[in-house]
Amino acid sequence: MLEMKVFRESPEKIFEDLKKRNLPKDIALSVIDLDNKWRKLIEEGNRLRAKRNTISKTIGELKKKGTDFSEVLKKMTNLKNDLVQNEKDTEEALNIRDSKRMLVPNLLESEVPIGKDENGNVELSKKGIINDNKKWLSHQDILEGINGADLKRASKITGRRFYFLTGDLARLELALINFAVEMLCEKGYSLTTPPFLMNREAYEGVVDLSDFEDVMYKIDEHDLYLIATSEHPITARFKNEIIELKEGPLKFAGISTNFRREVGAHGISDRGIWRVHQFSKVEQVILCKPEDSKKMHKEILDNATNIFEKLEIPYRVIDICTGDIGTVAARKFDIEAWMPSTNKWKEVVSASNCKSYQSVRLNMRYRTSEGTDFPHTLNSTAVATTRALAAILENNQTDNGDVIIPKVLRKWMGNQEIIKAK
RNA sequence: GCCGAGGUCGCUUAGCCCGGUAUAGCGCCGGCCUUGAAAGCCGGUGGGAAAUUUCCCUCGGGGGUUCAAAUCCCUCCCUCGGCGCCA
Repeated sequence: MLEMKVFRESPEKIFEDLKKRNLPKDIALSVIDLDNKWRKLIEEGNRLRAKRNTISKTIGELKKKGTDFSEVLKKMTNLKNDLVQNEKDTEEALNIRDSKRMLVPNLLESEVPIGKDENGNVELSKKGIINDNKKWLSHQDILEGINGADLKRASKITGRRFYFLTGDLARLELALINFAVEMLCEKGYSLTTPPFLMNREAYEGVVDLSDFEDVMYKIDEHDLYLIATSEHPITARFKNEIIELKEGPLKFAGISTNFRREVGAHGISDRGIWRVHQFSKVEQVILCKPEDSKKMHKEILDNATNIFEKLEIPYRVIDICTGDIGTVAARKFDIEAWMPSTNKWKEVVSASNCKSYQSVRLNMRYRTSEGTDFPHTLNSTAVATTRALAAILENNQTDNGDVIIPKVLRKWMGNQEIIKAK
């Protein structure tokens, strides 16, 4: 959510942005309107409380002297009724203001390409050799061939879009995690295993409200949600705190299993393990001063591209446009891996700079020489295992359906070089 | 899960029994002093609204009693110790 400062001091910035996103400016206008209403009520309430406090003090003094104070006490009755009403109105006004405020999306970086939908996204770079003169098997066919996953029985005991990873492929998943973790730890990221469940209040600080309907699984009797990414608990970790950034940005490598409902997601290319309800992921999370966030955004994107380069998977970097970027990010880059069976680039990484949008909602600040300010939060996939595995299976397949293990992963596979088809 | 002790400003802490402006130290910021620094001394160090000086809120969260609640009562959350259960 945006700071009230922006609504009060430079609302034109918000209007311009909403225009870029093709959204009406009514929501922002209603926030400004409700804010004025709230401020009037606060002022009124303060006046009433000031009066109450003086009367109360007088009573204390009269009582001490032993003088009768029943006259003064009478004044209090009406005052208290007014105050109760005022407090109710004030709370309601603030709630409505902030529920509207949460609907106003983040301010975009000026470089974000203008576009209606994902067709407006811009390719920034491309790496790797693409060979389309051979017959490529799909990752789901290879999975079957190498006995890498058991989707059928997973659906029997849990449901659609769940899986058992088995044998060498399960081991390859751990290798991917180890590879990404080692790389990030060497760069000073602090490895963090978060809770996999979060309560509603904390969760509201880090996601778009519609995610509660479409993305998160809820544990009903406990006010808990299964996390959709370790970014959520790691960012929310410092809710209502003043963090110390004097020694530079806080860098975390989060590792977790992630749970997603994927409501409304369909498509033939989503078969296999591409789009699933549960997957492991190593995530990068940064908390930094505003002046550092652009540099850090580049760093986490570079880390992610570095991983795919070392895995020798062809990829390209996409600059997400205004129509596709969503509510929270101010700038977002995706990395798409080449999937030869379908001749398509498909998303494997998303790297976002959320600026202060999350920290405002979380009431997380850092100390400056003048006081406190809201830090910027950034997040990026390092490696989401199921998608990276699918990309490896397709790109590293041999003519008879074996899979060559990427060189950088072999040390975690007992130096095994290949996964043989059965 | 049960019993006991706790939760006070960035950190530590007094105040709670017995209701009436939240105490002190550390840290941090600024100033004096200094060639520079440390020490020392002085001032400032939670949030909001209004504008130069004031008002309001803030003692884990919520509710109640009261003219008045950090303080009394209820309730929930969390931490520590003990017991129980347990990978």
